[in-house]
Amino acid sequence: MEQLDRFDREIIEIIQRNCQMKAEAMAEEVGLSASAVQRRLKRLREDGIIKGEVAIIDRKSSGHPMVFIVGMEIERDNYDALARFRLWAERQDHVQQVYYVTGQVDLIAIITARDVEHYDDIAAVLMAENPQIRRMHTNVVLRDIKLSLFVPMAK
Amino acid sequence: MEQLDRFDREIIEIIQRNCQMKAEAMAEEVGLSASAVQRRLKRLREDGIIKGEVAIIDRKSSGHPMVFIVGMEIERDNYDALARFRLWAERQDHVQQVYYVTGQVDLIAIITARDVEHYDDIAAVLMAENPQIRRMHTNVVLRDIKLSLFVPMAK
DNA sequence: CCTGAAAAGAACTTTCT
DNA sequence: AGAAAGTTCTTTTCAGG
Repeated sequence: MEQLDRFDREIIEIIQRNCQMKAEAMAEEVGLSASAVQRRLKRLREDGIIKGEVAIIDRKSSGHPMVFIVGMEIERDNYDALARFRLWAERQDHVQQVYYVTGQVDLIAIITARDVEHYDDIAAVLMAENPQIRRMHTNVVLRDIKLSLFVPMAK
Repeated sequence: MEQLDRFDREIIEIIQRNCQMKAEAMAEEVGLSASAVQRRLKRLREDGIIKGEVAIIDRKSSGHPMVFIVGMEIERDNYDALARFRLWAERQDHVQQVYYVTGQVDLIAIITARDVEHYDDIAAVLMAENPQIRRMHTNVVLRDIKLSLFVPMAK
């Protein structure tokens, strides 16, 4: 797993915006042949630099239009509280993102739900199945302002 | 834009996990022919139910390995503060996600950066260019526990 | 080792039933 | 909707920096 050159970095920025773009179109943008772009994409996938390629869907069409951002406090003396929560969260489709953070709370999660009652059910299950979680502070999302997982490439 | 049937919903769940999966493989999973799956994918894209298809990359390889979750308070008497912040955020590659929320803060943003100094620079520019932002509360992400934009499809 | 170009293979799109 | 023909894209191969 070596250094990424200018071409790799440009390809990574492009594919983070649209991973269905044809190799030939990318080739034109970065100044390589289509074969060279394909070879680099294959290597970036194998090396785990490209971790996955996914569709972003319209939440309103999904039947789970609501989003909640939840701060949680965990028991610090519980050594593997984090690892166990990770295993739990990984299996919950409603739990979109979880971050372990510094600050007032220990964990911040982004959770989708059908409606507020549904979120209340999810929160109850979360507390019941994760006794290491002491408290939850919920923010209701009223509107998405920006939504991506894009990461810029350092020059 | 009509109702989604069982096949559409299954296809949407699959493509949210892996949008490079071949139509034939999806067809086998859902119980349709490859042509039928392709036709449905085309329609889902045209109707905006599939909003985009993007690569998820390893942040550590990007040169912007750090993440900050930022709560912000805005001036409520400023009528179009939200709209103006949206336009600003849309242009900032470091600003990955922004949500307008209820609660202690008005906006929650997820921001990537090279390191803490870089984040400090970004925060300074944010405050300078968005006078409608009154205060920022920053959480440093120590570890990703789960990371996706997956939304489950209601049954 | 990595490129570009051409051949071979695979996938997608269109047409027809 | 499925199947087959037609088209486009990707993968492999090969010659050359």
